[in-house]
Amino acid sequence: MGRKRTKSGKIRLAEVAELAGVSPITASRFFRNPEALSVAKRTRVESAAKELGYVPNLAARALASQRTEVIGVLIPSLTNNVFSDVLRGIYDASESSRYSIQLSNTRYSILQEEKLLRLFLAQKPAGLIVTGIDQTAESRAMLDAADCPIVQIMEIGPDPVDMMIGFSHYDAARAVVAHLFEQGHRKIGFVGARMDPRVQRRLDGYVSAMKDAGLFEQRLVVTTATPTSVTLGGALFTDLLAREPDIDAVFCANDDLALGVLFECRRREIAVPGQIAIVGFNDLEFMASAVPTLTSVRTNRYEMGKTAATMLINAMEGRRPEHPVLDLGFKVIERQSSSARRSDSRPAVSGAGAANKMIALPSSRD
Amino acid sequence: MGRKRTKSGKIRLAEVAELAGVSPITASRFFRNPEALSVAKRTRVESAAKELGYVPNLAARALASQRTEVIGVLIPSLTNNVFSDVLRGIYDASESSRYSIQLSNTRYSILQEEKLLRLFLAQKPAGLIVTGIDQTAESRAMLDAADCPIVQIMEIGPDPVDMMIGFSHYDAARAVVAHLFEQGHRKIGFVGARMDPRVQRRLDGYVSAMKDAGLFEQRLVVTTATPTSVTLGGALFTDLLAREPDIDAVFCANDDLALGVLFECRRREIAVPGQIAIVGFNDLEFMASAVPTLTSVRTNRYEMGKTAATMLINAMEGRRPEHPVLDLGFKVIERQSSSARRSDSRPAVSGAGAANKMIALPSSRD
DNA sequence: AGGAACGTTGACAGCGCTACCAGCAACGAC
DNA sequence: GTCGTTGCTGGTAGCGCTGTCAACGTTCCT
Repeated sequence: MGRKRTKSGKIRLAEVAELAGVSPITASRFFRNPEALSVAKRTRVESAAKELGYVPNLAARALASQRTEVIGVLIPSLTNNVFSDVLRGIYDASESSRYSIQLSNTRYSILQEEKLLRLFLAQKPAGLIVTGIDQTAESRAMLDAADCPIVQIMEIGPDPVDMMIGFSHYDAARAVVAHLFEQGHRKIGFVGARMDPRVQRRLDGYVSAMKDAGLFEQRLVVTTATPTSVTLGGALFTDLLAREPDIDAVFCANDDLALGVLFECRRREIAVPGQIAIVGFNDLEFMASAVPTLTSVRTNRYEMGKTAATMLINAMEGRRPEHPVLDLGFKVIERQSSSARRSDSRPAVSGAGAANKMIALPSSRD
Repeated sequence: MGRKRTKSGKIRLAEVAELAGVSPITASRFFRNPEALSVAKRTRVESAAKELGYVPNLAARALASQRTEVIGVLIPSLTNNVFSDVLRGIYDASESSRYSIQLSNTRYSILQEEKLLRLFLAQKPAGLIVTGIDQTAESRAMLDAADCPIVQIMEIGPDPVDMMIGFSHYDAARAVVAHLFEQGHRKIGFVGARMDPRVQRRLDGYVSAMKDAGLFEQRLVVTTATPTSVTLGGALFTDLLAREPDIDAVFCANDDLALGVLFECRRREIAVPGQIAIVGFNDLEFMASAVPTLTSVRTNRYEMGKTAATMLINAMEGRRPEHPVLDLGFKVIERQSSSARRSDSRPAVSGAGAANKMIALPSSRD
C-alpha cells in the first residue's frame, strides 16, 4: 500500500556529479573517456564515484547510446572440450575489457544458429564471434548486414564475413596421413563421429591424401552422426575391424575416439603401435600420458579464443587488424602410438616423457 | 558527414501498436502477460508483431522496469568437465524461458567471486547461481541482501543463502572408502589436486572413514594445489608409491587423476585391480570404457544445472519450491578397477560391458 | 592585436519501454 | 434503477544515461 519504492540508496550519475561539483555529462565522460577531462575534474569525479560506490547502469547506457557492450558468442557445443578451451580464451580476453560475453549454444544446428543470430543482432551487440564458415544463406546475409565487427573461429576458408581465425582441418588431416605413410602405414582407417563441418573437412583431407597415394577405399571409413565419446570410439573401431581386419592404422577425428580405440585395442590385446597405429585430433591433455602415448594434432584453441576476442575488441574500438584472416596452423605431435611399424607386439613403454617430435605447419592461406 | 543514423527500419513497440490499432501499453502487455488482453487484441498484436518482425529492446525494458531478465552464474572454472555439464543443464533450462545467462569465471578465487558478485548485483539480475558454500563474509552479506532468488550449487551444507542443490562430497567419499573396505582393501591412498572446498570435503570424508577403521595415516594422502590433469594423476601416484609402496588402493579426487593413475600402473606393470584398486570421482564418460573399467562416483551434474536453473526461474516468477534445499545424492558405480583383491595379476577383461553394480545414497540432509 | 583553433564544459532532448493510475464498459447485486 | 465490481484499455511520466550542439576560456598563429 503505502510502500513506495525507496530511492534513498540509489547512486546515479547525478549523485556522483553533484558530489564532484560537475555536471552529469562531465561525470559521464569520465567513465567513457577520462582523457577528455581536465586533471582536476577527473580526480574529483573519480573520488566521488569511489566514495559513493557508483556503478553505472548498463541498461540506461545501452538505451541512450544505442549500443551495448556485449560480445555475442555462438558455439555449437558446451560439452566438447575443444570449445571449453576456446571459451576460456574468449573470457580471459574479455575480462580486462569493458565488454561482457553473451554465450549461446547452437547444438551443431545451423538453423538454431540462425535463430540465435537474429536474436543477438536485434540487441545490437558490439561484436560477434561465430563458429565456422557454414552458415545458412539467411544467417550469412544477416552477418553481412550487421554493423559490428565479426570474427569467425575454428577454421579458415575463403570469403570471410569480416575477420577469421583458425586453421585448415583439411591440411591437418593430410599431414596426419602423410605422417602415417612416413611411418610405414598403408592401410589407414578413419573413424569419425558427430561429423560437423570441420570433422567433415578432416575426412575430406584424409580421403584426398589416401587417393593421392592410391590407397583410398570407402570401406576404411567409419563415421556416425552420433555425438562423440570414448565408448563410441571403441564401438566404431570394432565396426572398422570387422570390415577390415588387417588395417594397420586408425586416424580418429578427435582424441576421445582415439582413447576409445586405444582401450578397445587393449581389450582385444592388439599391440599399439605394433599392430595398429592410432592418431587422434586436438591433442587434449591426456594424449601425452596415455600408454602408449598417443599421437595427435595440436591446435591452439585457447589462443584461438583469446586472439579472436582480442581482435574483436580492437576492431570494435577502431583498430582493425592488418590481416583479417589469421591462420593459427597446427602441429602433428608424434608420439608412441604411431611410431614406425615393428614386428614385436609390445610397445616401448619406457619413454613416456620422451620429447615429442613435432611437425609444425601453418595451414595454407586461402 | 551528412550520414545520419537512419531510423527508417526501426521497429519499435509503437509501430507494432499502430499496426495492431492499439495503444503502445497494450502491445507491451501482450509481450509480458498476454492473458490480460482480450482475445481480439491479443491476436491483432501478435500478427502485427510477427508481420513487422518486432524484437523488444531489452535495454529499454530493463531501464523502465528496473529489473533485468538476466541470470548471473558464477562458476570456478570453464575448463573442468564437471562444470561444462552443469552449465549445459543451466543453458538448457534457460533456453525455454525468457531469461538469459550471464556467466563469469571465478577461477577458484573467492576474492574474484566477491568482485564479480558486486558487479552482477549492481545490474539487478533476476536471479543468481553461485557455486558452493564458501563465500567471503562480504559476499555472503551481499547475497543475503540481494533481492533476487539465489541458488547455490554443487554441494549442500547448513545455512543456505536461499536455495541449494547438490550433494554431500563428504558422504560420497565415505561411501567410496566403505566400498573399498568391502572389497578387501585396507591401505587406501588418497590423491587430490586443486583442493578446492569440495575436493577438501572429499578428503575430509576419506580421512574420517579411514580413522573410523583405525587405518588412517597422513602418509597415505598426496595432494597439490596445482590444477588437475591426467598427467598429474600419474605424478601424484608416483609420489604416493615412493612413500608407501604397499598400498592396495587409490582413491582419486577426480576421474582425470584416476585415469592418470591407471596409465601409470600400466607403465609400471602394476595390475589393476589385482595389485592396486583405483576409484575416481564424477564418473566421466570414459570411466566406463577404460580397461579395466574404472569405478567412480556418479553425480548428476547436468541434472543439477538444469534443476538449479529451473528452481531459480520458478522462484523468480513467484513459485518458490517446497524444499529449498535439494540433495541430489550420488552413486558409487562399482567397476572392475576396484573389484575384490585377487592374487592373479591380470584383471578380467571380458566384462567390459557388464552391468555396473551401484550403491545409491542420498547424502544426509543437514 | 585580431582571429582561428583547440580543449573543456554544460544544457537539452530523447533512447524504447513500462509503472502507475485513471477511465470506461459490462455485469451483477440490492 | 443505482451502485459497486470486474476486466480491459489508455495517458502520462519517467527509468538513467548519452548524442548533439553550443558556449566558454585559453593558446597559438599570422
